[in-house]
Order: sequence, then C-alpha cells, then structure tokens
Amino acid sequence: MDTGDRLLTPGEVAALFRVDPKTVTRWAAAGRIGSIRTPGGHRRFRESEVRALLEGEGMLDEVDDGIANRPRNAGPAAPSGPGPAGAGNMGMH
Amino acid sequence: MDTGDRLLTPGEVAALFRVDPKTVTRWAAAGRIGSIRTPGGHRRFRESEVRALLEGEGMLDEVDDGIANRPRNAGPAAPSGPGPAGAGNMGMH
DNA sequence: CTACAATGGGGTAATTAGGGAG
DNA sequence: TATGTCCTAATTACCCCATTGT
Repeated sequence: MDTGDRLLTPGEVAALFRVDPKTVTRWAAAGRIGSIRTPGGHRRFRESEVRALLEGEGMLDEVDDGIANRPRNAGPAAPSGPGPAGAGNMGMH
Repeated sequence: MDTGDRLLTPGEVAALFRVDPKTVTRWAAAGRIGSIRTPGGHRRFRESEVRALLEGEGMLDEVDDGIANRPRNAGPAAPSGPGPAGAGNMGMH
C-alpha cells in the first residue's frame, strides 16, 4: 500500500485539523509530525501521516486496565518537565 | 458521504449548548461525545455529532410520560456499553 | 520581471487543558 | 451526580513583514 506519497501543504493540514497554518508549522518544528522541506524552506506533510493523526490511530494502546501513556511529547525533546515547574502551586485558593 | 468534516472548537460547542467550555471537556472525558485531539492536546468536535446531540437524536427515550416514577437513572447505567455511539469514536483515557 | 496567494519567522493576546474546591 | 468558577501551564490564534511558489 502506498506510504502516502501525496504531500499536503500546511494550509491543507490546518484545514483538516481546524487549526492555523502556523500551528501546523509549530508541530513540525516540535517534531510532532514528519515534514519534508522544499528547496525554498517551505514544509510539506504526508497525507497518510496526517490522516493517522486525525483519527488518533497512530498508536492503539487503548486498554481499560492498562495505563496507556499520554500522546504527549512524542519528540526527543521534552517541552518542559511538568514536575518542578511550579513547585507547590495548584489551586490553593 | 460527508459526515460534516467541519470540526468545532470547545468554545464553539459550549456556545451551542450554552454551557461552559469546561463542561464540554468533561463530556469528552466521559466519552459522551466523540473528540479528536490535536498533536498539542486540544480537542476538536465534529459538527455533525454536535448537531445530532443538539437535536436529541443521540437518545430518544425521553418521550416517556412517567417522569415521576422514573429514577434518576436513564439508559445503561453501566459505562461499559455505550451502544448508540453513532459516530463511534474511541474513548481514550 | 511583476503580481498575487501562501509560507516562514518572531512576538503577543486569547483559548484550552487539567486539577482542586464550592 | 452534574455544572460553574479559580488557578497555572501549555497550546493555539492573530499581528507584523520577507521570502517562496505558481
């Protein structure tokens, strides 16, 4: 089966997710989605990958008794440790 | 077959139902409404599904006359079997 | 080469997610 | 039980303009 040779533009992906084209660019910059760059620097995305993301079928680890890890942070770099971010915060109002 | 690919943001759905966006998030967390997550973690809802819920086509057994003799339990009390899940989705976490 | 739409990059507001308490 | 509100962090949306693509 085709691996999805069809490439989509940021605007197409943005329309599929109902987000801004800039947001799609951020996903690529964060490594959350594969991106192919044109000689000019613009990005192209694989239709198959986008579709998998849309349905969340990227990883089927749905088990009631098993704790599936959150689809958070799929790249090599951790955005920011949710741990010591705000030591002793939380709704203390 | 266009199932209404248009996706709505939590704020839009909340405005349609006249509730807080937080409430819509709870519905999605409870699996009462299908939700698509963006790579960033935000949720998007299908316009068609929201419309069906607004019409009350999700569950039609409210035409009962005995409201007084009906306990506060409507439908399958067991959260394990949401039968009429039209645009079936998967409850993630 | 010029014209127009879209994209990329940076920066700042608005929205959203998640938890806790009423 | 279900819904609305408060707080913090993360994500997203809209502003600018230079460059790319057709």
